Amino acid sequence: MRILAIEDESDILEILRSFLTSQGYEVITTTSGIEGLRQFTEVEPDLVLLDVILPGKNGWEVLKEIRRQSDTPVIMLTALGRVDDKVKGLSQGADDYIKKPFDLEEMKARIEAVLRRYKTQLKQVGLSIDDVRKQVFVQGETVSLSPKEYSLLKLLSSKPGKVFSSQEILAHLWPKSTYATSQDVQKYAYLLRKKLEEDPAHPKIVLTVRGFGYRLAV
Amino acid sequence: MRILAIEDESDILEILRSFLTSQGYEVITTTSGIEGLRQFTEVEPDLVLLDVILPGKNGWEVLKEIRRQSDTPVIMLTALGRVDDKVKGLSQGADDYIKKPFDLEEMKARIEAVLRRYKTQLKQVGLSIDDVRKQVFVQGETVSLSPKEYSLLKLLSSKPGKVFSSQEILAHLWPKSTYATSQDVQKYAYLLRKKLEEDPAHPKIVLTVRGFGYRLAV
DNA sequence: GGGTCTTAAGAAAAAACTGTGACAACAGAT
DNA sequence: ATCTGTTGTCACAGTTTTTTCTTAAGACCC
Repeated sequence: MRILAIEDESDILEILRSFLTSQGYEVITTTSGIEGLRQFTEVEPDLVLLDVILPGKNGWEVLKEIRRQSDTPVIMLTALGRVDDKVKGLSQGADDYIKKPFDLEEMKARIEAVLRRYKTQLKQVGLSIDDVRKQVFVQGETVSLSPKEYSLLKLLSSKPGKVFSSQEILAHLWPKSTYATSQDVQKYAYLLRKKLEEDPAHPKIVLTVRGFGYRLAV
Repeated sequence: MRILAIEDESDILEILRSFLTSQGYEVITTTSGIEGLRQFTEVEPDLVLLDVILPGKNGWEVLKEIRRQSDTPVIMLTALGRVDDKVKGLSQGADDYIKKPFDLEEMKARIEAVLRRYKTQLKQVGLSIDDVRKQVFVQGETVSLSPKEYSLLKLLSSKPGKVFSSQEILAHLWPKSTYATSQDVQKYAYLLRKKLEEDPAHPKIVLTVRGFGYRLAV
């Protein structure tokens, strides 16, 4: 497990490095946002620890940029009491946040929790998604999906098990035009199944919840 | 989850609002006791945060009035050190109390604790509802419900024990059309029982309150 | 007994979903 | 620039499920 820590105060960075290394993680550290993004694409970490306050590009911008590329889990490091940070972070796609000064045991627990959440879910149906390469594997076999198919799968897998209503799906897959209907959603569910399922008539991955929407098996 | 906050200092009210909203609660705020009581009956919150010191009607009077109507959980907000307040509050039916100035994390924990206590009631009848997955379990067994059946159960379970009149149920299940009658409510109560109850003839979960409506067992 | 509620069955209508096909728009290759 | 295969959109037939509307017999409580 590789962790990228982006944090401008070098003593904190040192604490992080030594602690995480002792926990058996491979740690890459950097003190600036821009450098952090470069590192991110280069080392493809399994998790990012990201300080909100950074010189150059601040944490939010970095987070946004990371989210454009992948859904690698990100934990924000934020100053005490800034309630807004939590809101902002979670709404922008952070997976968790930790207040400074941090308790290392708590940090350990949160890191493990986030990684666990991220890993286990999809494994169970033999599905894995490489967001950087935009490739999807079912039982190890590569499946090639069209952009819309891919984003549907990505949406469903962002919260495996959660039922997404047609409305939610429409909003994500057709953000601009208002002319797409639930028919289109149905069609893409159908297309996804044709490509992912062993027996599309009895889906095991993309499940229908009649009257509510679709969800991924967990 | 809807929280009603009654507190006369508007900056504190703002902090409460932004924090609770960030935690995913729907927040209604008001600065006077009388207005608070009006809101209480109107919005039927799941929890009330109630300041002791209020203009007009003080917190104790408001609490007493609330208790006359329902057992919705109430957390009192009290000035530091007033030990008496704690005694008084708990004896008058408050569920918890928090000293000002408050630590938001502590508040979060107490709110969750109180709600959890209030919620566990469902567990006692072996019923659990996973709203994210739209799945319902009775004694651990999955039960599949139609949308209308589901929303009826959801409504009843939103306030276990509370009697919902046919009118209320109609308003929730058939928000648009005015053509549904109490017959339809009866039918869905019947359908729910058929799916949830071990012995539908002697319901243990969905109870009839003759002349008033239906309620969930607690 | 009279009013209210439960249980039951069934039919018609509406809604939701599946599975296909047609065609235009688009992108990459020649 | 044209060809070609892919993708997105629209449309539709056929199923299944759900909802609505009916009717009616029997239970229950005051």
